[in-house]
Amino acid sequence: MIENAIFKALGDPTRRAIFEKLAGGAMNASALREGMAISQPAMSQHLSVLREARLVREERQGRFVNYEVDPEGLAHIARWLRKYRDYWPARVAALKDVLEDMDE
Amino acid sequence: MIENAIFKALGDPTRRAIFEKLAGGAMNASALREGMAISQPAMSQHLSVLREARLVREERQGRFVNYEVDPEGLAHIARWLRKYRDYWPARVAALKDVLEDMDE
DNA sequence: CCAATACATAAGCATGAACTTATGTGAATG
DNA sequence: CATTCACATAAGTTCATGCTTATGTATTGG
Repeated sequence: MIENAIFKALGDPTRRAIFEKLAGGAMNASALREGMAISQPAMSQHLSVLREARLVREERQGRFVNYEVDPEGLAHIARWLRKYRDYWPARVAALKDVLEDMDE
Repeated sequence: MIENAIFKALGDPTRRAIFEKLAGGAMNASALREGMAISQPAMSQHLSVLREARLVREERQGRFVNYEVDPEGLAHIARWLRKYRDYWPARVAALKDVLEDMDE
């Protein structure tokens, strides 16, 4: 049940901050730490949680590990959200039709 | 930071099941328990968490309390998701334009 | 009113999650 | 090829979370 991993991962404000930072552009773990008052192991653990939720993916580049947003996690949230489109407020109702076209 | 409450609330599978059940139609806490192997206090506590996340809202009706999906929580998720639309997979890309029309 | 019903709250306990310090691993650099 | 650098993993601690049993509160029917 990937939704569990996804929502749990996003339930932590530090991890959401990390994710948001990565959404601004891929970077390695050290760069992510800059200005974030977080220890190196803590960052590594957070990235591990985000990776298992498929919100983030890694790519080793020499002795750096580059992290970037993984669309898979976001797609899962979109699919979960779609299930409850009947309850979306009117302002967002226009989304309905488009969401219905989403295959898979 | 309501996102914290929302994602934490959805990080529990029992609460997602409760939410899904309510999405099928409003009902009271006793009706929600049916077929769910969950104690009455546990249900009450879960509903409290969902309510504080604005995923669910209540309305007292006599000695029953009717629960229903609160669109506010879902709207928050949609707004959060919109921030990362650049990373959505191509299949969902059509959503972009519509989401951009979402005011607020 | 008084008992029963529907639900909320309190308190305690067991597990999990997020941090810490310490150490391991894999790659480049001198 | 040994040291340094970037990161991961291990182990321990503290606090949060989800459950339990027990009790409180609001509403209604007899």
